[in-house]
Amino acid sequence: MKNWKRYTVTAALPYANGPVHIGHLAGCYLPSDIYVRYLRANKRDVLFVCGSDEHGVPITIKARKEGVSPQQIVDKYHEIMKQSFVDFGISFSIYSRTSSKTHHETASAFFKKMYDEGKFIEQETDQYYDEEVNQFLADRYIVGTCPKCGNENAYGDQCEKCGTSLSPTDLINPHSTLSGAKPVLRKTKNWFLPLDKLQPHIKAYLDEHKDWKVNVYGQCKSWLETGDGLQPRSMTRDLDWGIPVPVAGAEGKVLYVWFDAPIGYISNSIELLPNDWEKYWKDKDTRLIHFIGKDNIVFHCIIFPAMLMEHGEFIVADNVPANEFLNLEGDKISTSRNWAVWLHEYLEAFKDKQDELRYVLTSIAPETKDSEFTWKDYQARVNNELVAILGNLVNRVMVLTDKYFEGNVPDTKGCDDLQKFITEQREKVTQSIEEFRFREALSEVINVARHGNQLLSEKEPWKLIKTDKEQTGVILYDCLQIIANLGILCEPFLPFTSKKIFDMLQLDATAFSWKDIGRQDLVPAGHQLGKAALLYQKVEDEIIDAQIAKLQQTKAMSAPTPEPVKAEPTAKAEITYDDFAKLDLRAGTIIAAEKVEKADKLLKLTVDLGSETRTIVSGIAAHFAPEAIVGFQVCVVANLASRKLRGIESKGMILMADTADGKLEFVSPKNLTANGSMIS
RNA sequence: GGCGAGAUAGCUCAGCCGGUUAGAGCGCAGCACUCAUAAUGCUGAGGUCGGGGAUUCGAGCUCCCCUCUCGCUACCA
Repeated sequence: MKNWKRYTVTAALPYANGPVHIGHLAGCYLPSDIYVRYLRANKRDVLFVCGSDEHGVPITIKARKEGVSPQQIVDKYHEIMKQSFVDFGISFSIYSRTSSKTHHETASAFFKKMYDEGKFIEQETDQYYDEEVNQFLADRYIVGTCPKCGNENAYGDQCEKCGTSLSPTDLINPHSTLSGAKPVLRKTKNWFLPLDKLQPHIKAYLDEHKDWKVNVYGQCKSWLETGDGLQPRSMTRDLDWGIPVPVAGAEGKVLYVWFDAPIGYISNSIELLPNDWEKYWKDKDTRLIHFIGKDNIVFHCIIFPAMLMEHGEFIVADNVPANEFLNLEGDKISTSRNWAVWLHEYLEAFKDKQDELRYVLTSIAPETKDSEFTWKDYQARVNNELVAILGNLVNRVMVLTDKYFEGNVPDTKGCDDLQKFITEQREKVTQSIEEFRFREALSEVINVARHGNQLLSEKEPWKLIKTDKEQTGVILYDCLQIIANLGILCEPFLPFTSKKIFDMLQLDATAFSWKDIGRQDLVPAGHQLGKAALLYQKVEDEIIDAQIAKLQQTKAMSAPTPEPVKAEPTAKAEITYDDFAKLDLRAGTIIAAEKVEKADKLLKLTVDLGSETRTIVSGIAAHFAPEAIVGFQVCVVANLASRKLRGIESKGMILMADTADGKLEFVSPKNLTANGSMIS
């Protein structure tokens, strides 16, 4: 194993369009914080960087919706997020933001250097454009009806109701959110990172890191091996919120948010250490580690490394321990649906109970697969593990020592068996943390407390005191050493608990490091202890019920959203009679239907139009079984330009009507008419 | 459709290179104890390892087929 001189640890930059929730904490910030605290306990040189990610389209949309500027949005959430991290003891060396001056300069210079060295390809592409406000539209600025679930407010890239990924062309009745106009395609110039050409480098890079977590390595391989492999990716966007592209002729364009955001790790390092940052980013003996959620894998394992390699001056990540997702009470966590436990709200209901949440989230962290947070489970883990095992051990030892020895550490020595045991536990925890298995590490910490309880049950000092005070002292001495050792051992996971333990023992926490774990003289003989105080309180049913009720209320409020009330389909622009007259609408009967191979949503229909039969491919497979629609008479747009779909030529279109419940229905003549009859 | 990950006890999850009786915690049952926040300790019951087939002396693990869940990605009125 390489002997690293220092560590640069990054935690994914949270997007500044909402507060931080338990999913963020479990997926990224707790693991990184545990790791960093562990490194610091080992006296390693470590820089822990994070900050708000404040550019990109969703923020501009949110700003528009709330009638404020994007800057106001990010200012608001930056403060909330920053405070949550402070409150939960996430020990960043710096938490800054991508709207900072330093970041603008850094990202701009980064791009400029690559541009000057010809690392980008200039390319014209067709983008959607809003002719009324004279602006290109990102996918998110285009709204229409989701073809899958009928949600009339689906975005051009995704329907948030049913989660389907979309492209703007998928939407029924697409319109610009800026003006309501129908978007048109227009040419625009952007700069692309030729990932296709860089693929060999990326592949070589990944090949050196087959030890990465299976979910991470597998995902990367999938990007390289799917289809034609990596594709060029645009690093600029037509948008007015972000970092201007520092190139002549690029007015009105900004850096792609995924280009600028990871550079934020570097910018924030510069902000903290203006004169000393380079060794954390350019020295081969620095170990760079990115903690992220699984949605960020491609950016941190492929695109950002590609950027760094092409730029040429920087080291790339040695590991990217991405977690999967945390679900909440049976559902995906969602900021927009308000299905989340927000950190700032948690602290209102559970004042000073940061470690309780840190404990539970670490215990159930989605390290290898998606996992689930439920309030009942939270209660059980806090009460049965934290309170009963750890809190109770500390309390009973303190009380016994106070009772039998007036709160003085008995004058004796510890036993070798105990030293051996704790040292072994330290090694287990160490190894688990080094391998990013924090769940396992934490459970070994608890096992130390468990061992203390076993010791007490076995030796029964409350009986022994009646006959042998000296031996009683030995037992309590050992238990006190266990507690002190736990103080160091639990610090990465439960920093607030650790502090309480050291306060109670009247010891200076900073005097100890990781290698002291195992020592039998952490609390010296004769030392006066502080007052016993409970580390944790039991969580009562009422508190939990209130939290569950709160979530149920959220669900009840968001459930009737398929309200077709205000679901007035947005009116399209007015057309003249001549426009209408251009349509050749005819009645036709479906005489055959079959599923199109290798396409989930397509049906190949054969339609009898009287004078001829047509093949029409229609994306309705999700709504109808092929055999069920044969014989239906439908309304056909007969003069629509033909188009190839999945290799089948489609000549015409079937008119469909959205129903109130989000399904589709054929528009049919009420009474059967001759196939081929005009409809007008 | 392609790709990736997953499915193991009632619940949450381990299970390294295929090797004897598949593990842990919680929950449940019983016993012990009373210093402790009715906390702790000990013991026990609970599993066709998603389904089917193959390779092997031997498969939770390898190979093939299938089902379901999550994610990425493609096609789509």
